[in-house]
Amino acid sequence: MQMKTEELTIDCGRPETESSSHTDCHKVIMPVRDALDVISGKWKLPIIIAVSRGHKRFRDIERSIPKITSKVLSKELKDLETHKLVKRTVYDTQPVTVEYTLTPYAATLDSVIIALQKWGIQHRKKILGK
Amino acid sequence: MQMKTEELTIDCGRPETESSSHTDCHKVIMPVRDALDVISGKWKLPIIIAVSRGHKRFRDIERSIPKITSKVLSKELKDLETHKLVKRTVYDTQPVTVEYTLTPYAATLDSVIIALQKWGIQHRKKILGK
DNA sequence: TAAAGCACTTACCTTAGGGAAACTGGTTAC
DNA sequence: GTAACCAGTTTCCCTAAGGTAAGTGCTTTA
Repeated sequence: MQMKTEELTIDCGRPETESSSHTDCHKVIMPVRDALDVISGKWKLPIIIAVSRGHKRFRDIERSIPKITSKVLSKELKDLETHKLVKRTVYDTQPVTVEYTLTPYAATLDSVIIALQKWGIQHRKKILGK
Repeated sequence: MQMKTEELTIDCGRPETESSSHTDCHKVIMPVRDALDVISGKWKLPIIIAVSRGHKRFRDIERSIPKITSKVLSKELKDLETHKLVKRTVYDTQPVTVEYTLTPYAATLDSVIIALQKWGIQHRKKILGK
C-alpha cells in the first residue's frame, strides 16, 4: 500500500509471498524496537529537547518541562547519561554547579525529534477539528 | 549547539535569553508528547510495521512480531483502531475472516518509522562495537 | 536569622503495562 | 473423532513507571 522512497524503505512489497516475509519484517521491527528501548517513555525526549534548547541546570530543566518532578528528572538524566546522550559536568564552585549538556551523539536524534514534532502538530490539528 | 535546518527546526538558538525560552521550548515538547501519547509503548509501531508489511490476519501479525502475546496484540489493535491508524474488517465467510489494514492516515507515520529505524540501526552498531 | 535557592535523595504508594496460561466457540483437515 | 487452526478473551500475577511529599546539606539574599 504505502511506499515511501527515502533512503530506507518500509519494505512492504510482496504482501502475499509467505516464505521470507517474516524475516523482512524483522529487519524493520528490530531497529525500531532498539530505538524505542532507548528513547521511549514519557520524559526522555522532552528532556533532550529542553537541554538542546539551552536549559543546562537541573532546576532550569525541571521548570522547562511541564509536570515533571525532580525525582523523575534525576532518574531520567542518569539513564540518558548511561546511554551517552547527556553529559553531566560538575564545576567546583561554591556551591557546586552542575551542568547538563547533550553529547554530539544526541544530535543524531534530531531527525527522530523533528519527525515526531511534525507528526504531533498535524495529529493535534486532525483530532481537534481542522 | 546543534542546529539542523529541515522544515522544522529544534529551536535551540539564544540559549541564555531567559525571558521567552520556556515557551519556545514547549512548542517542541508539546507536539512530541502528543505524538508519544499515540505511538509510544513497546508494541504499537511494531504492529503498524507488520501490518504495513502485508500481515493482515490476527495470527499472521502475531507470528510476525517476536514475543508478542495474543492478549497484548488484541488490546493494541483496539487502541490503534480508536486512533484511526488501523482498520478492522470482518468478512462474512465460514468461519469469519478478520483483516487488519492500515488507514491512509497511518502512512503519515512513515517518516517517524524511518527515522527510528535508521537511528536504531546505527545505535546498535555503535553499542555493539563498530 | 529566616527564607529561599540549588541539586538532589528517600520513602511510600498507585497505576499501567505486560507476561503466562488456559479457555471459548467455531471450522477444517486427517 | 481428534487434532489443529482461527480470532480472540479471561484470569492471575508481577514489575516498572511514575506521582506525592518531605528531607538533606549547602549557600546566598533580604
